[in-house]
Amino acid sequence: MTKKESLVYAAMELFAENGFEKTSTANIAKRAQVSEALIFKHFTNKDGLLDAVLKQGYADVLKSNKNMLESKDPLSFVHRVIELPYVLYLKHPLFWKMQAQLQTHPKANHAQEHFVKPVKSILANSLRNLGYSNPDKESELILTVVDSVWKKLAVDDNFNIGAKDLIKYIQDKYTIEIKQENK
Amino acid sequence: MTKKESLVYAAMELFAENGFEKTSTANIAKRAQVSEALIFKHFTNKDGLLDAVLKQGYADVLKSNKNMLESKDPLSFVHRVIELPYVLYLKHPLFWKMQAQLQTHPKANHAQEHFVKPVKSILANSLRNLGYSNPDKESELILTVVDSVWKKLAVDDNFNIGAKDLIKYIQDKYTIEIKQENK
Amino acid sequence: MTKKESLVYAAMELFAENGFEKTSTANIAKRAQVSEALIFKHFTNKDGLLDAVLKQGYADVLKSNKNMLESKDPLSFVHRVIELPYVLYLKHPLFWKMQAQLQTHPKANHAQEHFVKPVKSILANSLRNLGYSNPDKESELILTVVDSVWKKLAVDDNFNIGAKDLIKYIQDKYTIEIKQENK
Amino acid sequence: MTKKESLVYAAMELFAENGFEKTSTANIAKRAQVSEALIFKHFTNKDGLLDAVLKQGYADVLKSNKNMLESKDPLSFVHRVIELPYVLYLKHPLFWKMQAQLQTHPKANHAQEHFVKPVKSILANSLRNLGYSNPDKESELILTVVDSVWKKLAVDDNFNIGAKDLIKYIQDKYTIEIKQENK
DNA sequence: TATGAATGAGGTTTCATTCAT
DNA sequence: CATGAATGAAACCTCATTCAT
Repeated sequence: MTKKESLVYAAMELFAENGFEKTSTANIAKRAQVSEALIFKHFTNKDGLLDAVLKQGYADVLKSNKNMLESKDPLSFVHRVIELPYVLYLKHPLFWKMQAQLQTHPKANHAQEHFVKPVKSILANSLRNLGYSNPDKESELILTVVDSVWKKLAVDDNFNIGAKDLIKYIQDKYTIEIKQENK
Repeated sequence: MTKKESLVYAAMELFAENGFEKTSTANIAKRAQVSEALIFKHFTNKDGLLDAVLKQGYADVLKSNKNMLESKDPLSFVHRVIELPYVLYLKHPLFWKMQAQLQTHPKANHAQEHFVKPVKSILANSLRNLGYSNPDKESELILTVVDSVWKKLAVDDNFNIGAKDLIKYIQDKYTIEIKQENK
Repeated sequence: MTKKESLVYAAMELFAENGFEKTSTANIAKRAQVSEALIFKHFTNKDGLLDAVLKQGYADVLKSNKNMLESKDPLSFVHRVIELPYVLYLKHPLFWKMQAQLQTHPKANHAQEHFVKPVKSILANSLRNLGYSNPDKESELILTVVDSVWKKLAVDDNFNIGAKDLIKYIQDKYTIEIKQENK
Repeated sequence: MTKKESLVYAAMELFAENGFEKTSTANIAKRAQVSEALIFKHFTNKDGLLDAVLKQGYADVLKSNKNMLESKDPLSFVHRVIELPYVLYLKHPLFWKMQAQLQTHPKANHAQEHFVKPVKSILANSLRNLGYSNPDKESELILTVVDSVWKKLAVDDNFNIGAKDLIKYIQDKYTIEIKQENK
């Protein structure tokens, strides 16, 4: 790992633990075992480092989750969407913890842009095919749940314990509901 | 309004706008039109001010929402819970924006404690009475949605537009679902 | 002397000795026997301190040199102008040394504005009355000399030795020249 | 142009624009389109680069102005001296702008040494031959004007406009004065 | 109660310089 | 000869907090 990468991952860890504001560049450099000045050589300023951390984080997440939403039938697509936050979180907990910390930072709230928005219309279509009379609202409801789940996972370690069961419960609920819609 | 109160509400505004870390005591004093030193006379330190702000916020919220969850039948209790975040947010948006900002601050995440936890078992009981086979999980699901809704309201102004409709949609969904459970 | 004033004069000394860029705020605070942070409380930033130093300097100079250019006849006005840099420098050497150091700083080159420009047209008029055929150019020449003299005084200690004689020589030269013009 | 030369001229430009202290080695390297490290290979340190810049500058100036003060009769020598700063400045404005910026830098103030001092005694002699009763002081006066002119040219673009006329005026003044001295 | 003056500790950033390649 | 990577020291500035009045 190059020193530049060390800095990115050290920053990701610390931003995840303590948030952006409470993490000093001195601390990041220390954790990366690198001089503080190197941060500014590579990333211009602290915000530039944040950009790099976010970019790296998204790249990592996307790399390991290509095609994860592909599925033949609409029902299994709905299932995929419901388990999405759980699956993503387990693979890159650090990145999502950081995202939760950065929730209000102007630069950071692109999780919505990257993961939620693109899914919204596809999900609505699937739900329409599955017979839902108000697929847009139903889609919005599901995504609200999804959005809540990864944030709770990131913030509350207790939530993790029952999270898998909850996901399963929601998936099953939709399986049943959909059967009834189609009757 | 006393100077002490001015400080509390000035702090609430600024914490809501910019978060705790990015708000300086100098700024709070300026907005309250009061000397910076007064913060420390009244609240010992910045954290003490935060305590006071939270206390005041909860007091305000509770004062205007007494008995808001009381209801005769289980179904209308479920409806009350679902609309809870919307109703609370509209009355005290500043406080909930601040809560969203403070999400990771150790002192602040008592919204759960104060509003969600006490509801959980009652909600589960209501759902049991309404014929749900897994009332605990269903309760958890509803509260997950509820938790997401107020945070989205606080953070995303676009969400506010359709929020009322979404709430209505969810309430209706449970009305129908419950009828079917009881058939 | 208040701490604020201490800072202004400490800064004036150090700017005079080493220039603006080579003087650190830490150093100024040390010389003023005051905390570095106080600079920023009182003057916002280093440039603000420079503003204050210049303002103070001009105030001091003007205070002790009111009406110094008043004179009944044109010839003695010319004499006053010629000796102006010498007289001013002797009273506030520090300020003029600082001005010499700041020559290229955008904020600082107001010596021209404050002392030279206002004199130019009056001097030209006096010279016209004294029979000069090209009073504007002659005025410009005299002011060029004047401008050079204070800068040399400020920068070169050797120049100080003969400066008084040089001033006298120039004054006498104009006395003679003017007699001839008027013949 | 070799990379070394690129560095020298890039530095001269930037020192002229912003002064020595406000010019960073990083900036110089960028303008020269060369690596920063090369500065230290070639010139040991930033001061070494300044030395090289000065040396180069003087060499350039001297090269294009050999024998410029040679003249058969004393009067035209006086004329040459008076126009010296104007002539020199027009050929190498960058170098003289830099000299003005460096006025207080210990290394830089050798313009006096190189150009003014050697002229002083010759000028005094010429003036003696021309009948001046106090040739040393008159020489000093002329050199004071000369010293002022190049600095004003370097610092104030407005001065440039009328500079040529002013020079002419001064030359003519001495022509007339000298005639009268010799009557 | 209320304030203006003051500060120590720490934050981000800049800079000249070194070194391995 | 030339560079990219790296750094220690120091620069300017911010901040929560203290204290005398």
